[in-house]
Amino acid sequence: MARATGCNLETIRYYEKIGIMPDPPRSVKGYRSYDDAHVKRLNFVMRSRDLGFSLEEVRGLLGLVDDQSRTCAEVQVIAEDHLTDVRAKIADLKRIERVLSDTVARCTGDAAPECAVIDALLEA
Amino acid sequence: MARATGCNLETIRYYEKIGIMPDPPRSVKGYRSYDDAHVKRLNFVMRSRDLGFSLEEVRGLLGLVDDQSRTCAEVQVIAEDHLTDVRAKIADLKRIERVLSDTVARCTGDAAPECAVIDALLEA
DNA sequence: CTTGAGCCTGTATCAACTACAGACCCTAGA
DNA sequence: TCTAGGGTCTGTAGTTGATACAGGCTCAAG
Repeated sequence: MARATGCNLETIRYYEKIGIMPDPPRSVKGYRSYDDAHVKRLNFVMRSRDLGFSLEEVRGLLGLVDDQSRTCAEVQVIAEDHLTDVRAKIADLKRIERVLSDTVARCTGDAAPECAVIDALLEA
Repeated sequence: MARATGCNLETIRYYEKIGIMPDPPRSVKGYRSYDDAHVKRLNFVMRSRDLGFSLEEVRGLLGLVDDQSRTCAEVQVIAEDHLTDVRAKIADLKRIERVLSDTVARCTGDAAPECAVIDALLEA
């Protein structure tokens, strides 16, 4: 399944341990054997993670997927909360980007000990 | 010093343990006593962290601050590397924001089990 | 004299993995 | 048949940047 999905082997076993993935059936010698349902579920997890959902959020989403009586509204709440987080992170990084690029732009980049970056970090 | 800087007490001691902050002199009873130089250094660390520098990067910057023969060029390299990281993170989050907001926009938000977000996560 | 606050050390916890160690097992080639 | 190499198994420790205790000492105010 690691090969099929591109997911790290250890990560799959980690997901199993924390209950994100179900315990798969085992061969006589104890080897895990996965089927299409497992692969599908892992892909769901990977796509969710790729969109920045935390494992707890993924757990919530999986619970809704498994539950036939789930509603679109329930999913929407999780997704919108996450979207809010993402937007806050972007705003924060943009602030950092602005400060940092402004400061670096004032660097001479030469062999002198005076440096705009150091000055900025030293001053309030 | 925690009050003076707004830094968490445990965090200051953590910085001391990992060598970011120097071991301060102690009173007879073992209480740490800090002076202006400590406060200044901690402020430097806090501002660096606020700009998203990792503690290892902060360590590097502090090394350069302490070193009289440091050059602007050396600092510039660290800052520009970090700026590249920050820009990459912004780009990544923007991609996520786009996908997520497009998908959430297709949510009906009603009590039906059909959900655009789940569909998007289930499909390749 | 007590009560509450502050400081001390040291260890455990968090997320989300990753990286081993040490033991099996299985297949292909000599 | 033997062996070399890869794969799998379990279980534990490490990563980053803190934060949260537990259990004990000290100190100032009332």
